[in-house]
Amino acid sequence: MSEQNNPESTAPVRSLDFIRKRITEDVKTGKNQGQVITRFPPEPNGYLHIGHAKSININFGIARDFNGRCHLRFDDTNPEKEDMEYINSIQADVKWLGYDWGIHRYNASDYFDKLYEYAIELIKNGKAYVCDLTADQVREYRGTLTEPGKPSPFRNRSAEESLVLFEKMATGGFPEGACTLRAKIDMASPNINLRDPAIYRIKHASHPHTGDKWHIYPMYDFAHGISDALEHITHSICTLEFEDHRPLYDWFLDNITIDCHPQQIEFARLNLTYTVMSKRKLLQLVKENFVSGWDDPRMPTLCGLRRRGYPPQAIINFCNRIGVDKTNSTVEIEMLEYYVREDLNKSALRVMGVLKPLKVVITNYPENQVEEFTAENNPEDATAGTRSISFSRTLYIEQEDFREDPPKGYFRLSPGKEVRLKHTYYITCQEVLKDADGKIVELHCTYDPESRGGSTPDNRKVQGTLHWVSAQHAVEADVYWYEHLFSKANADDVPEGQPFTVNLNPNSLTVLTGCKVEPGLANAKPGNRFQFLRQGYFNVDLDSKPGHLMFNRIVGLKDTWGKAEKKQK
RNA sequence: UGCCGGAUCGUCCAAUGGUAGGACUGCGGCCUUUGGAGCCGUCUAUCUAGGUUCGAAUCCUAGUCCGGCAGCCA
Repeated sequence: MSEQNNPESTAPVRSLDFIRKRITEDVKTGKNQGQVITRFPPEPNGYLHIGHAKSININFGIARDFNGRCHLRFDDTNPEKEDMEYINSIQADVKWLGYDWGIHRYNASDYFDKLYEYAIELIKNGKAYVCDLTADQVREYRGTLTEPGKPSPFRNRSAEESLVLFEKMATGGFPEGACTLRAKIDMASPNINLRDPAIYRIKHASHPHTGDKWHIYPMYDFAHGISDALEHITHSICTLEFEDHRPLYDWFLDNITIDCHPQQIEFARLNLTYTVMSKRKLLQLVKENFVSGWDDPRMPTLCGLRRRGYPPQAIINFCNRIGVDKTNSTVEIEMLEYYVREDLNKSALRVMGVLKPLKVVITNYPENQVEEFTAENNPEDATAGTRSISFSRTLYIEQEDFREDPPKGYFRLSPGKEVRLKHTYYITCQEVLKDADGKIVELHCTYDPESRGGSTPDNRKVQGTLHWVSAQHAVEADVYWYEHLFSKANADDVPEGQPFTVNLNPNSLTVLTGCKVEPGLANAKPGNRFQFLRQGYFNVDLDSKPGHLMFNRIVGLKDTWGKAEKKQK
C-alpha cells in the first residue's frame, strides 16, 4: 500500500455528466451557499469492488471539481452483518484510488443518539408509532404492488403509549421481532416504501462501535438521510435502486426539525462483462472456495485488482471514460483492460521471461563464452534507462515461438528459418531434436556473428523477433496466468434453475511453473510490475519471495497474430 | 395489472431545435529490433408511429421494449 495515486492528473476534458450539470446549476443559483459536500457511504459488510470505484470517483471527483469535500461514512446501522474486518480494507481501497476524506470520517452509528431523538420527535407529532405486528403480518398488511395495504391495528396507538414502548424497545425490554417503530405515512401509497415503513427494529446485538448500548437499530431509510443532513451533505448521490426511496428520504427530513435537506440523485451502477458485481455472489465465490479469497486476482474487488497488478490510475481513467448516466449498462471489460495497458505501457519496465521454455543450443557459438548486451528498459520512456543482459550458447525460447510446420503468416522460428533474438543476434534453426514420443525437446541453431546487436551489414531483414533467456543465467519463476473469471460475457445468463457458478471459466487460472526469467528479476518485490516482452504485463505477487518468484499476469498485450491464427482455423 | 426510471454505433458516453461526435471493440493499412506501442483509414446508431417546425435524437401525442420496487437488508 505504499502506492499513491493522483486521480487529478489525467482527468480528460469532456462534457459534464448529468449530476455535474445539476450541481453546476445549484452552485450558480446559490443553493447551499454554493457549497458542495458529497459522501461515500459504504456498508462495512464486504470488500469494495470496481463498481464502488465508480461511486468513489463520482463522489470524491465531484467534491474536488467543485472545491467541496467528500465524507467517508460507514453505514453501520445493521450490527449483525458488519465487521471491523471490512473497515480497514475499505479505507485502504479508497486511499489506493488516490482519494482522501481528510478529517471527515464518520459512522452512521455516531448519530444513534440524535436519530433516537428524531424518532421521539416523530412519535410525539403523531408521525410514528410502535407496531406489534409480526414480520409476516406486516407483509400481509402491506398489500401488493397493485393493491393498497391496510392500516396496522396499532397505527392509532397514542403517542404516550408509543413513547413508553419505544423506550422499552431501546433498553432491551422486548425480544427481537416483538415490535418495530414505524413511520405513519400512507398505507395506500402506490409507492410501497411509503406504506408505514419501519424506522427501528429490535436487535440484541453488540455493535462494533456502540457496543451493547442499544437494543434497537435504525433502518437505512431513516438513518441515511438524517446522517446526510447532520453532516450538511448537499448532494447525496446513490444508485438507481434507491430512486423509489427518494420520497421517503424527503419525508423524514420534512417531518423532523433539522436545518438541512440534501438532494438525493441517483445514477446507474457499473456492470462489467465476464464478471459479477453483487456482494452476495462475490461472497459466495469466496465462501465456497471458487477463488482463493477476496483478493484473489480474478476478483473484481479493488484488493483483487490491486493484487492482480491493476494500476489505480487505470481504474480512475476507466471510470472517467465510462461516464455517469441513468441507463442500466454493462461495460465491456476490454475497455477496462485498455486503460490498464495504456498505463502500463508507459510505466512498466520491459524484461524477458520465457513462460514455456524450449531449449536452444547455438552450435557455432563458443562453449564458454558469455556476452553482455545493453537493453532498453522501456522504449516509451527514455528516462527508464538500460540494463545489461547476458547471452550464451544455451538459451530458452518460448515453445510457441517454434513450429516445425509453420502455418501461413507465421513469422517465428521453424526449420531453416532465420529470426532475431531480441537485442542480440540472428539465429537460424538447423536441427530439431525430439524425444521418444516425438515431442520437440531441443533446437540446434546457428547464429550469424555479423548480426551482432540485431542487424546485419547487408541489411538483411528477418520477420520475427523472439524473446529469450540465457539458460545459465535464468532465474526460475511461477507465473499465474489469468483469464476472465467467467466464460460468458453475461455471467448471470444461466439455464433455468442453475447457479451462476456454472458459468465460471475453468481456465481462469493456469499456474505455470519452471518459467525462466532474467536474473535481474530475482529480487523483484511484491507489487512491482513488468512487461514481459511479447507476453503481457505481470505483477509480482504478494506471496512472492526471492527464491520463489511468483508473477500474476495482469493483462496480455494485444495479440494480432494469435487472433489472426484463431481466425484461420 | 400499481408506482418509479430508462431507451443514440457491437459496448460505454456526447450532441437539449441547426452537419449525430468521441472512446473501446472489429476490420484494413503504414511503421516497427516486442506480430507490443504509435500513426492513418474504415464499418456500424437516434425504439416505433403520428404530429409541431424551414429544420427534431432533442418538443407534443400514442405505443413498444427494458430495468427497479412488496426486508424488522443497504
